[in-house]
Amino acid sequence: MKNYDPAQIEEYWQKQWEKEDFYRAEKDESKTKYYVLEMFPYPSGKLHMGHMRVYSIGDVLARFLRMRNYNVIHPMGWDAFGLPAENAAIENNVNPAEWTARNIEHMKMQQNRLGVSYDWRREVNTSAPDYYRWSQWLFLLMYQRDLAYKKKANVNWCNHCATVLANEQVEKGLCWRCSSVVEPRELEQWFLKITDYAERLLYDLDILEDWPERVKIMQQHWIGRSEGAEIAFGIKDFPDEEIRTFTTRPDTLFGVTYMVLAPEHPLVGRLVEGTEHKDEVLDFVDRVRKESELDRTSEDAPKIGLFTGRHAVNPVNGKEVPILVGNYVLMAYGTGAVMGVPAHDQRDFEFARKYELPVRVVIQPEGGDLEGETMDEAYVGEGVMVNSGQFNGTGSLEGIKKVTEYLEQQNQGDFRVTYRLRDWLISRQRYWGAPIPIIYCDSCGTVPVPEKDLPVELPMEVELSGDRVPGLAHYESFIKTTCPECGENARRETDTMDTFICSSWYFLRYASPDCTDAPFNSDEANYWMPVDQYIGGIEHAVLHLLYARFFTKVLHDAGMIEAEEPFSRLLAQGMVYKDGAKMSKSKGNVVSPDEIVEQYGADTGRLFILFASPPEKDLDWSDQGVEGCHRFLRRIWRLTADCVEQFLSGEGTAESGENEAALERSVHAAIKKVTYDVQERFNFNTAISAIMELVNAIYAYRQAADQADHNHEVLREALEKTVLLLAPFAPHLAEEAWHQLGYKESVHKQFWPEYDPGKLIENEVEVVIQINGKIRGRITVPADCDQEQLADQARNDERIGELLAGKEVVKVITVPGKLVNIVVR
RNA sequence: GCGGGCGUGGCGGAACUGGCAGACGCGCUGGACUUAGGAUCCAGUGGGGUUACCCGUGGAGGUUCGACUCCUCUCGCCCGCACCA
Repeated sequence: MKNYDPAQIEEYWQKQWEKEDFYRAEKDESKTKYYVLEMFPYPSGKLHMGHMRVYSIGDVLARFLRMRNYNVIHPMGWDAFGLPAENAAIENNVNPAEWTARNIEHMKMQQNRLGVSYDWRREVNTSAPDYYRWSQWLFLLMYQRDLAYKKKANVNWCNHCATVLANEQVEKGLCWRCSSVVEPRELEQWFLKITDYAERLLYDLDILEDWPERVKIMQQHWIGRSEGAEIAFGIKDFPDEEIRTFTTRPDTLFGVTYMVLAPEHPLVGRLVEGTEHKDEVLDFVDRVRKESELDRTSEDAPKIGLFTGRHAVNPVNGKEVPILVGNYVLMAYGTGAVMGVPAHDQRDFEFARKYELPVRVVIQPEGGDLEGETMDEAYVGEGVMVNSGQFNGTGSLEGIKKVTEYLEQQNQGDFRVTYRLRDWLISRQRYWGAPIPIIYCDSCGTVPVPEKDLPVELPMEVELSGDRVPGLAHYESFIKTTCPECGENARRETDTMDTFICSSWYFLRYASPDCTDAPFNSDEANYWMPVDQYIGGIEHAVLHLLYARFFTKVLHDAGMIEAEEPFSRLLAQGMVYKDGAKMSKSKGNVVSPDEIVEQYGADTGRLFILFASPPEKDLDWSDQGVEGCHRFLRRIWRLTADCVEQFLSGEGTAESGENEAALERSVHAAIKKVTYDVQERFNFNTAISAIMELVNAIYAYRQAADQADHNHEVLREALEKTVLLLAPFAPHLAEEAWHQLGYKESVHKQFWPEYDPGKLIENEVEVVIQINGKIRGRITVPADCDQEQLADQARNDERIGELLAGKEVVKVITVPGKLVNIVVR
């Protein structure tokens, strides 16, 4: 056996595995299925360390579970639509499809070089017509189910990306991709009614026991459920109009001293008409509407309110209060109108003080004597209703119910639940995406493309001369079509779909990637789904993970899939850092998977990445740490080589003594620990350290005696178990070593070793003796020594006796096999 | 501000339901083998102290025979949301 040459053995075994179609997954009712999935990548060009990390984690699981006799599906594919392809197309004067295809080819090669065990027959590519045909089909399903609609709305526009964005894709007022300031724009766009599923998306989070708490909380917050009431205020001089407002505190209704409307509120124009405030207000409205979300919602943006000259009428007491227009009121939340209760809402309080609006206390805390004039902050807690007519004396919690019920009787309001979640804007004014399958006909209106005409294909001749790839509106040949209903000339929708649509169902397509009569075969999907373990970055906590849940629920409702949730367990892997910073070109601290594979081999890279940190935590890249892992693999390599030679020589003994028992103990302890760490805890770092300890124990055993005194049977057993335990982590080296040990069949087709509890039993154990909790000695006792004997032995210890002299023993605590604590005074 | 997480050697990180703090690896020190070694093997390695001693898991308290682990307060860092009525 030569020196460890990863380049050679890795390439050899990868070819071998491919030839034998090792990782092919087939439906098999006799086995328990297990779906391991890593978030599929955007084919940006090449893999980075984040990719290597997520694939390493997934592959360990997949290989481990196969050895545990699960029927494992482990697929991979490409989230291939998206803006970078268009930018690259202009830069390199190449069609986005071509650019994407080249990247996929390259990245796939890189993945294979990492030795990841994918079933490539299931590969999907969201930009392929036979995939996006079904993305379009699913859009039409949504349309049929009244979940897709077009509306004119004030939407988020990113000038730099030249497209609109969904709410989830705006971070702090900036575009999630390019960080440009997002502007409001009034456009007619397609939406998916995810809000119809708000309640279920929220409550079903409870089912997801194996999701990280922080992800669930982020989704919970994003969905933002509030219980309260919708209340109708009358308008003085406008008997046919009313202002509807949402509040979580109807118990404070008597404390309303003003109303504020969002600048976009449809009534604003009519209200100011004919008042002296008209010009000023409309001017203000205009100005605010042009502001970016960032400016408008930033913390230091001052709250501005302008009187409209009109008054609203409080439905419970007939009081007239001024109506204002305010920049801080959002049209998109609730009804776009807020009732101002300064005494019991901090924002209203500040606003009221600024504009010298009255503060009217209607909730008194127990024993409190709040007064509107002297308060310096709002009282938002519970209390008793005061100044509230017939409700005086009612507790505030009860008041919420009572007041709303009263309003219901008066036909002035009702109980209402409001969500922060807004509908999902899916139109994109870009070329490289799945065209929205809709046709506009002058006589028939909006007509969905019939299923038989799918896919609506992208024009392949792309114009690359400008500074960006033109959207579909640019291609006359694409737009011109005939109405499927009346046959007259008609126009196609020219927007494409948000790429998050394509990634909202890809995990279902893997079940039957070649299915031609549906997005997926329900039998296959019902066998494999849900994904048992999903692995990916935390950046998708709300975006992808919420959308995919939504799609799954819609498909469930359509009777296409049994699962109501797509991902049973979720692992949000940490980031890869180096020198305390995220790896980035600008910082010059990038280490590429390619370099590592070239210099040390894939096994070393995988091992390091798994060993350096538990998967969900951030990982600090260390070149020296990589060296260490490489050294460890070489150590195993040499050990295998030496032992194989030794076994062939035949020299050895059949005798088994204390050394052999100790080695066996190490073997079984390692099996136990590695199994537990991988299966129950997902702590691969400690699993690997357990394998290292085992290797150290084998070295120690070989060191302890002359070669002639080695028990070959025990030694071989130890080595073989080591190789089996290592197989998921360093698949190539393990495979090579397994064959060196004389086996013909792959190590990856072996069963995972079981440990024998009997082999873990020790005859004697070391027990710590404490006096008042401080360690004062150690004794070795028989493992089955009972507590009384243990205590006696501890007190009989010479050193302990000395220390106890003249002291009164108050109590003796014994923990079998661990310690004795003697409490003295 | 609200919500979540994290603070352990020179470094990455261990310590399962309270029971030997620092597993494993890196780095460092010494030794062996060597013409040589940045290869390999062996030993040592939390801090202080010449001894069978003391101190030590961000800090201060508490519960307990016993606390990295549980409780209270506090400091520092990271992430998410942020006028949501």
